[in-house]
Amino acid sequence: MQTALTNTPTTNGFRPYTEPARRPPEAPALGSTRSFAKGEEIFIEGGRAAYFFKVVSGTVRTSKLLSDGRRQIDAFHLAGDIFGMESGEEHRFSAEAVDDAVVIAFRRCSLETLVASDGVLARQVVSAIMTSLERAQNHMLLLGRKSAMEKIASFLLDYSRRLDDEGEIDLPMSRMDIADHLGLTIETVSRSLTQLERQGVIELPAHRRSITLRDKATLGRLET
Amino acid sequence: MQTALTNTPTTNGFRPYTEPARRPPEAPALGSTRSFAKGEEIFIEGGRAAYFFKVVSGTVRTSKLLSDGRRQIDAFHLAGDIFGMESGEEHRFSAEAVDDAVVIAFRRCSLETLVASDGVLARQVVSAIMTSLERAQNHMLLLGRKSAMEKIASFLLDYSRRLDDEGEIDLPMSRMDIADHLGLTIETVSRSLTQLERQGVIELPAHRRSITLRDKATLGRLET
DNA sequence: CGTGTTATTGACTTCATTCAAATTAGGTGG
DNA sequence: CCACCTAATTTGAATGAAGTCAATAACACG
Repeated sequence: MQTALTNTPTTNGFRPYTEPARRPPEAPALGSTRSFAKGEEIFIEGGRAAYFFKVVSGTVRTSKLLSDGRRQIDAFHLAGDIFGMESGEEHRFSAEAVDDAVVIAFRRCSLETLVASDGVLARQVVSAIMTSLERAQNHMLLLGRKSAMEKIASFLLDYSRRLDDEGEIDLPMSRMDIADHLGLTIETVSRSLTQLERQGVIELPAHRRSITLRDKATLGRLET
Repeated sequence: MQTALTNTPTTNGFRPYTEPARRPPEAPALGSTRSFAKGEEIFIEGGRAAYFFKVVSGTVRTSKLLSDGRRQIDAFHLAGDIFGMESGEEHRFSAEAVDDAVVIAFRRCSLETLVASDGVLARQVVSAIMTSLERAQNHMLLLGRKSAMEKIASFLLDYSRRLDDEGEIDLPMSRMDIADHLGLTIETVSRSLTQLERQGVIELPAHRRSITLRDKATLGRLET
């Protein structure tokens, strides 16, 4: 298994970039690794945003709740993804481990400081924010304008693309998680998947946590 | 499909940003002001992202389309808002003037360059991206989990908050725009507004483009 | 005033939800 | 390994919220 710093070679970027060959020995803001068990809470909506995070392994969900318990999962974060950045002092989401997950926690600092710092991580973080924004914008189109089947097809293809697999997706999240991500109910998620299976577009092996995409072309047609 | 470059803004060449000899690096993109008539296109989805924009006056909508014409308006941009930032070379949205609008166009540069430039605009832009992200995240909760009436109530309160008015909102956009922003149909938008009026929560003056919020407390209760 | 556009209202339909029940998966301890 | 238990998922039937289709009504402006 690879470590999160695979593509973050030497410095963390919180100070002006100096000398790549020399690793700062004290490293005050270098992130610390933390592990979370399946279902465990990483931070909570409204809590103080002392850190932001980068996924090393496993899957993390970030979500918002309405007062009556309705939930919207804005994103699933996979290895390499950065989540939990805030412009204010508070987290505007909750984050939980979907399966056993390992993350690196970085001490949060203001956007101002970050942009000024001009380091590797600074650029990574700005780029991560932009990626989050792009995903969010695509997801708004999905949530606002796609049918249940289109949502499921989009989700499967998108997830497959992110995992860069060969059509064999391991889905660590429950139907409830998928439903709360796509703005559906678990029953509708289940029915849509069953229907895709009957049509031979996907395969649902015995243990329901993995899915094989048999016919991506048809899925692509269903996506819109 | 549409050809991307048909209506790109009119000034000359599109080469990637290279420092013109005379322009100091601190102010790489002092923008040029442009006016757009109601309904006019500012840029188009898939078009080359040569500029990003800041609203001076009026209202701009940014939207994405599905192949069959379904549309999602991700945001309305008011005076002071920045829109049209992209991490890639292409616009992933269309932008049009909702009413007569004046914007400043800034020559686009890469996020890398921007962060490195460490200027006032850089910080403004990063902050604007973060604001867009936060709005998008709230909007996902609305689109995925709120009822029609809750969507309308949220929209009215949010818009009122952004305009910082005293409950007298001027809505420059059509019912179609509102519907495409909230993931509804024009009929449902109309019915919801009528119902709120019957309940005495809002007032719809004769010319349907302004709304008076009579009872924000009740609206707040309807919001979730 | 007409005329085209936008908004409202009504009747009906539909897709997704809700409620309910059956089935399956996964863990625990014998 | 198996029996048992609980939680997750699937399936079925009925309902409902929002959509569609269609017909006014109200503006906007030459």
